[in-house]
Amino acid sequence: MLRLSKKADYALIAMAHLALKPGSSSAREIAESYDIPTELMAKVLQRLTRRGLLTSQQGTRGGYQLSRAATGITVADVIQAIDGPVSVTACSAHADRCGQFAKCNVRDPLWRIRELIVSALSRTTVSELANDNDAVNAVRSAQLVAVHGRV
Amino acid sequence: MLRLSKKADYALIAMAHLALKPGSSSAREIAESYDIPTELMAKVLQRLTRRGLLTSQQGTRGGYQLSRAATGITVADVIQAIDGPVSVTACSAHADRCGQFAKCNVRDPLWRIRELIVSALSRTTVSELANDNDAVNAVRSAQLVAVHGRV
DNA sequence: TCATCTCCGACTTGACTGGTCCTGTATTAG
DNA sequence: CTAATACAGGACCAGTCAAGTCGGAGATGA
Ligand code: SF4
Ligand code: SF4
Repeated sequence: MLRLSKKADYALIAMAHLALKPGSSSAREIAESYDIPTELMAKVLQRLTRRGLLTSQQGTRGGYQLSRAATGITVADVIQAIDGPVSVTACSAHADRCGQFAKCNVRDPLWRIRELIVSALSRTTVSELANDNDAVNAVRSAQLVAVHGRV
Repeated sequence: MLRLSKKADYALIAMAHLALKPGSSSAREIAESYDIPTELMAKVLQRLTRRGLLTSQQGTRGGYQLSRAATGITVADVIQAIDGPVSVTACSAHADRCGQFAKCNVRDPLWRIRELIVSALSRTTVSELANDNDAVNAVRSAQLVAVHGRV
């Protein structure tokens, strides 16, 4: 199903949230804004911090904020920070994970498809996430029709 | 991690195999060619048949073959036949699967990314899978070095 | 000092996937 | 006719992994 993990989903929500609020926000604040389990959101933010996408401030007035400009952070960065490298096939990451790698006839083509997906994810920045959402909300009704029409 | 299921992987292998062999091949024959559990491969082929990508012939001389030209079947077709619709987020498929859908701020941008991925998968056909592999096999040694060097 | 907040690893649980097994049906070689 | 072969499809099991929880340590400001 090619689904991305819920944690990555939460991470993107948080990043988009922080992109719109220059001041720092606490884990609890973000979690409650979107009905996300507080503890889980905290853990996600921690991991994003460790990967260098966020900076944290401890203590009573603490919180998180983006470590760089939102335009410099891509969706791929966020996803990989949470879920690890994007591996479409079992062989992408560690070759020994698949018993077919010797006889496999689709290994390299699939590897190329992985590259396509990664580049697609790298093309969207966090800032676009936030702005895109704003634009969508502004003309929500019209947009929805157009989007669904494309299906 | 955006990984596709092993069954889908096997399905692609089988499709590529059948694309090179115009005559019908049995489930066992394909399974043994690539060290895939026979029963599992059989089930995958059955599902592909039910979705109309393959035609089956029962009996002693039976087997499977592509129902249309390999150039008319995309990787997206195969994956969706096995794993169901590509849903990057929980809300892609059934909107009620996610408690955040009301307040979510990345719903629509992510939906657009999903479209990008699907179109990437739809751009590669089964015939390209097979041919791509042929080319790779021809210059296998050189290719392998290049691929691993890029990692 | 002390309350409050973040940080971080360990843990539990529940869904899901890969894989197996078993029964039934169609086709054909002999 | 019969036996062997191959597809069809459901039930079932086990290992894995993600989602979510808990408890403690450390930092900070009042
Ligand atoms: S080697 Fe082939 S079968 Fe194994 S994970 Fe890679 S693409 Fe899939
Ligand atoms: S609504 Fe938002 S949080 Fe829920 S699955 Fe969709 S994108 Fe993710």
